[in-house]
Amino acid sequence: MNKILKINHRDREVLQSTALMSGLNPALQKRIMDTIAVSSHESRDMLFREGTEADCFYAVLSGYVRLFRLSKEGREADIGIFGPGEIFGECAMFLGSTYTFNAQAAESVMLARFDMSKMRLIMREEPELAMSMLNIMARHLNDARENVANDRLHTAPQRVANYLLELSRANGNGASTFRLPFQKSLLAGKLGLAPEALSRAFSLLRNSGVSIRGRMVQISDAEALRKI
Amino acid sequence: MNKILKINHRDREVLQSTALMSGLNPALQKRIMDTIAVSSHESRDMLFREGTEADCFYAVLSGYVRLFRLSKEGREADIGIFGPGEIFGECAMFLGSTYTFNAQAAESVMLARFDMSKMRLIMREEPELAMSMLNIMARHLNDARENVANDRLHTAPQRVANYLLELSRANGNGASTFRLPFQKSLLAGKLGLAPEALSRAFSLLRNSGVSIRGRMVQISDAEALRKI
DNA sequence: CGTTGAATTGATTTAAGTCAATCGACGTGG
DNA sequence: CCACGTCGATTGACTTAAATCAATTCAACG
Repeated sequence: MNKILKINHRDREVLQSTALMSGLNPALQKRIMDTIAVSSHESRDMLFREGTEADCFYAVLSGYVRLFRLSKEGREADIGIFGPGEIFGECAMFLGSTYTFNAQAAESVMLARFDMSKMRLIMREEPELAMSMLNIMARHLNDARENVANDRLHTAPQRVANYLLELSRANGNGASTFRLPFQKSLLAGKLGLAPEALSRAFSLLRNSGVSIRGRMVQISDAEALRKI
Repeated sequence: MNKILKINHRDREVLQSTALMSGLNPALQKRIMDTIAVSSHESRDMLFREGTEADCFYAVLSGYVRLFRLSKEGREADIGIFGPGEIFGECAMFLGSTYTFNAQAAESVMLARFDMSKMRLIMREEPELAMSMLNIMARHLNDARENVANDRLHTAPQRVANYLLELSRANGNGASTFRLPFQKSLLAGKLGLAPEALSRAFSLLRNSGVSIRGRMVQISDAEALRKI
């Protein structure tokens, strides 16, 4: 429920690993660190809403955050999921300071909050910081476009297979057994699927050597997955 | 066919209207102008391919360019359409200098080419330029995310209706009659539809006061369109 | 005037959403 | 310790949106 907290050692580590901070010189890192507020939120708390004024952006310290758009009829579409070490909400800083999507805690989360006006000031003096922001936005842009392409080119089972392969690559260079980082319903949203469709995709992938128990995934034949 | 041309007065005007140049001071504008090469390309010419090394990005001076992803089976998905005054290919500059999508001339086009390494140098000295790049990428990011949301929340007729309303707003504050800026098949791709689906959507929208003859569109009841 | 590529229309297939029922895990309280 | 209730996941039956395939029609341009 939006408790304001002091920044601890573990948080510092996560923060320094972000694309925002990791490239910066120590003095600049410190300067930015001093502007940060840390807060914790419960699952389903709204972090910001589309159309409202944006005065800060965030880094995720722990948990997962969901960025989504609401349709007039009340249906929701996820645009991105952000986990530990990731930045979100930054792009409103360059779009007239209005959020264009909703952000919600998908589980209990800890966040670091960056004040946009302070960041703007620092950015004017420190080209390094602008570079970091450019890097973050380029990644986000690429992710979003990959998403469009994925939606338009691949079926549900293909999208799921791709995601599993990505995960297995991320988890130690092609680990054949790993854990889904979050709930299946959230994953469904991320992949643009109804939860039922994700479920069916999983059960279809069983025929290609994927076994799933709860959140644990085991891949016995990565090659088979690749050519779903 | 990639003719190299001298930059003329008309091109200069378009260039200065881009989000890249318009915010910059005249001296900086001039400095950048001096690095630019202008080229012309025929319809269907490939401008760059995904996976290849990126050494420059572009501004469109005239015509339209299509950014797309190719699937293994050879199907294509459009990720964005860029017209006069728009920038594309810039994001590869911050992603390891590799293009992640394909770009193709959708008709005959004139382009201004920006050398990435030169731009990087200038950017280091001129925070204004970094700001421009941040603005461009923020818009592109937002566009891409809007795209995802649109695809996931709206049916074909809704997407087409939205697009027409957008166009009518862009063309002189809600003009009820205007011209589609490019071919219908290209529009279909932009909206993530097969050309047949676009055609059907158009004919369905006739019932809501939209009349289409060739590329000319007339909207008689914008309100009806909004609540398709 | 004829040729070429784009757009439309119709028939069919397919992927995925929706609705509904059930199952399972987990945590709470009796 | 067990019964219950909640929430997420699964499964099945059905509906729907849109892709695909095929056949014309239409428009632009040489």
